[in-house]
Amino acid sequence: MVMLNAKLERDRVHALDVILNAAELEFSEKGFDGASMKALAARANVSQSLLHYHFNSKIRLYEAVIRTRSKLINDERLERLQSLDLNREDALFRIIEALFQPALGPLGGGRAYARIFAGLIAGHARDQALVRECYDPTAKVFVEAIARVLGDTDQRTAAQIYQFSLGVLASVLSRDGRAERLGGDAVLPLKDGALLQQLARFVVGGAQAIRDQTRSNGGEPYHENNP
Amino acid sequence: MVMLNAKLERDRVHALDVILNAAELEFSEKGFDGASMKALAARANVSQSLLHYHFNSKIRLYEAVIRTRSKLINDERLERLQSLDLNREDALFRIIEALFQPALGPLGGGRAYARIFAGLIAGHARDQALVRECYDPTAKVFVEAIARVLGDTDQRTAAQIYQFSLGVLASVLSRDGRAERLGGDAVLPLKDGALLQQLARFVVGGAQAIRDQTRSNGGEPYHENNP
DNA sequence: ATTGTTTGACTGATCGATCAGTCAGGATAA
DNA sequence: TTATCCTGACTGATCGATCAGTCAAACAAT
Repeated sequence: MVMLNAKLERDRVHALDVILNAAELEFSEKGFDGASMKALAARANVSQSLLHYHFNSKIRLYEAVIRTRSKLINDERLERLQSLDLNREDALFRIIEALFQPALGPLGGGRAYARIFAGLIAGHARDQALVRECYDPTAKVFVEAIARVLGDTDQRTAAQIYQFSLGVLASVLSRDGRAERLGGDAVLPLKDGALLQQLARFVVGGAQAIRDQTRSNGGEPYHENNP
Repeated sequence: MVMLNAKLERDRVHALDVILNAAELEFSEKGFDGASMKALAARANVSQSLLHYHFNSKIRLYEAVIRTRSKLINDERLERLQSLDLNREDALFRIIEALFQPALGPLGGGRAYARIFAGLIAGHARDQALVRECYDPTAKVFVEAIARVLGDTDQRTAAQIYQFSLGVLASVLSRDGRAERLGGDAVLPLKDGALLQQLARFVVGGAQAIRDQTRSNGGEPYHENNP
């Protein structure tokens, strides 16, 4: 009975996974409105009706895709963050690594989820509630960690640094070879590992620059004078 | 005769502008696929047929919106860049200001174009040719300027810094109050001027961090060792 | 000045295609 | 049987696009 339920459950989950994976690909290439239920079904090799049977509506399927992938990513983010020693000198670098690595690695779903993620950055009304649900809790933990390791930095500044960081991540996740195109003739793309280092270095440098400016202004950070 | 032609021309241009402005709003809120020709027409207070009369197809109207706005932004970017003294110590900061200010200011079309711009970052296939046409030429000029002021930095690294910078910009352009939400209770949003300073500071700090790392590795920049 | 002609901006009606979603019922396993 | 998974056939709504035709202004001929 336990075995049988387990097998049943495994099959069911597998069928759902086929749909979710196909939907992730299709949504990433066409966007929510551009992807049709017919195309979604064809990509998963199931009938269109089955999508409605399992997910009730197109928007619910879309939400399921994002919930599933974001949970994988954010769970690993939190796990990596918790295993860090925030007192180390390179703590901020490690935090950014913990934030970026799960999205860049296999858990991030490769190019498939990347475009969806970048689309969420655009902040359309349809996605706002979903972002609040799936990303805000983890985001708050990271904002607090950033605020801690930056010393006397307030939450607002840390939140801004976090927002900037996600923008940098998005610019790379959905890369279409633009950096290589702009870089001149025949530049080779970076390996993913090297790219992560480059990304984290950039964010840490930026964060420290903001922190330093904040400090030198004595707690009233944001005047309009030039540096 | 000259007067009559002038008036006629002015009216025609005005009609097109009404459509373009309405389309910019609708596309920014709903995306390309989410915006219907019917809704576009209703927003411009013209018939749906008129959109096809002037622009032939939905995609051509979309392209016209992006061409129009991107030209305004990029022309001012280049103008600001050309008026800079790249030998000043804060040249990089000024370059980033020249890159960001036109997109943040009134020429940027406010929130309307911002979402469209952020959507372009997502890099869907539909937009790639358009981005190449409308943004790549200006981008190359800025990449070269960045490479110059960073000293011995190669084009590839400069292109990467440029790409990161655009990501940071996009994360802020389409802001929906997320930074304020994550920052804790009742944080006030920054004034636009202060936001620009914060943005530029972040990017400059990140760029210098990458440049310094590149230098210390002696021209073979991208190993996978941690700093 | 008063005609007739031409042009360009614009619209309502309507097209076939495609959309998301529904439903009755077949298939399969317990 | 009963419950769950799954499909084909179908619907009304909406999609982008096309078309014939209206209307006012510009032009040309008288």
